[in-house]
Amino acid sequence: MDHLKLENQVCFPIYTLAKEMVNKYRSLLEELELTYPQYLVMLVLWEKDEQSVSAIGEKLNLDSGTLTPLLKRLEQKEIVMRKRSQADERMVVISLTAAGHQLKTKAQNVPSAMVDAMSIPVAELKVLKNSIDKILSNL
Amino acid sequence: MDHLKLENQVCFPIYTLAKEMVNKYRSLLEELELTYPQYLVMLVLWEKDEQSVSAIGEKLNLDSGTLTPLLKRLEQKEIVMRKRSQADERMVVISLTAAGHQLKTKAQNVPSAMVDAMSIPVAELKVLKNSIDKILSNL
DNA sequence: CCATTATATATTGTGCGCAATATAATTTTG
DNA sequence: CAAAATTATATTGCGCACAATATATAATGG
Repeated sequence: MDHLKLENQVCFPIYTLAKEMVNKYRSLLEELELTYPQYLVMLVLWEKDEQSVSAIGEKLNLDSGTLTPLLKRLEQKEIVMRKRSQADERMVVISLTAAGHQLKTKAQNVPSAMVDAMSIPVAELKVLKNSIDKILSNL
Repeated sequence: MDHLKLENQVCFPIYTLAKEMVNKYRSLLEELELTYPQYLVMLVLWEKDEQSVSAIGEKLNLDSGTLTPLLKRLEQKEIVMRKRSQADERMVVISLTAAGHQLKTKAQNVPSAMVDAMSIPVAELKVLKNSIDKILSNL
């Protein structure tokens, strides 16, 4: 078997799926005026308000080079605020505005819409997630 | 269950895995001086030389906005050539240079190195690929 | 045959994603 | 306590990825 054939690649479908997912999210998140990475940041903040850039970055595996400009865009949309921590002036604490909190209501149906779009049995989805988590812990 | 919790997201692990894979490829492809998307284009050309931009794009699900500058970078590395088709002046035919052909030899061990890095049984990998293909056909 | 439509690639603009580096604040150490 | 090391964020630069648009060529239809 030719391991350099595209159809024999394992990573290509994963790469493609990730892109297609983000594309699907583009339409689902259009109403919220959020990109997928921005949506992920909002998920983190909806779970726990007031987190440092690095805390958000650890949860999403994103560095300041990605987050700083992204957070500034969320600030411009007036759904988050950025403020230097009093206790440690190096840190910037990100918090939700009222509009940022309210956006969560509008986001409620996004996850189910996405699972619907994938139209794959929940059981199979769990197996999939398991394998992915395993690979992730190895990489 | 709170569907907006990060840990309950299905797509986040896929998004993360795709990124980690590309990161892993970065080190594997360092010697070849290729990025992962560039490597994918080379896979397509190694399978069949002389293809139009759109033919490559269809196989990789990439449009000219992505491919045109990428192919120009491969041209600058002198591993591919870009030439307008005689038969149809709208098309640009991409072909491998001698160096581009030779690069295939150096790439031989990349796929196995990647599978090794993921360290997951081949059987499980096949199940994974199956599920992903199913989701992709739905999306 | 010429106007219309379709097709192929290129260009522009925006937003990641990450490496490398810079800057500033804090902590550690001698 | 002051110098050195660490930490947190910001900046710069590059390469995708994709929407929207532009441009040039080809195909089609009256």
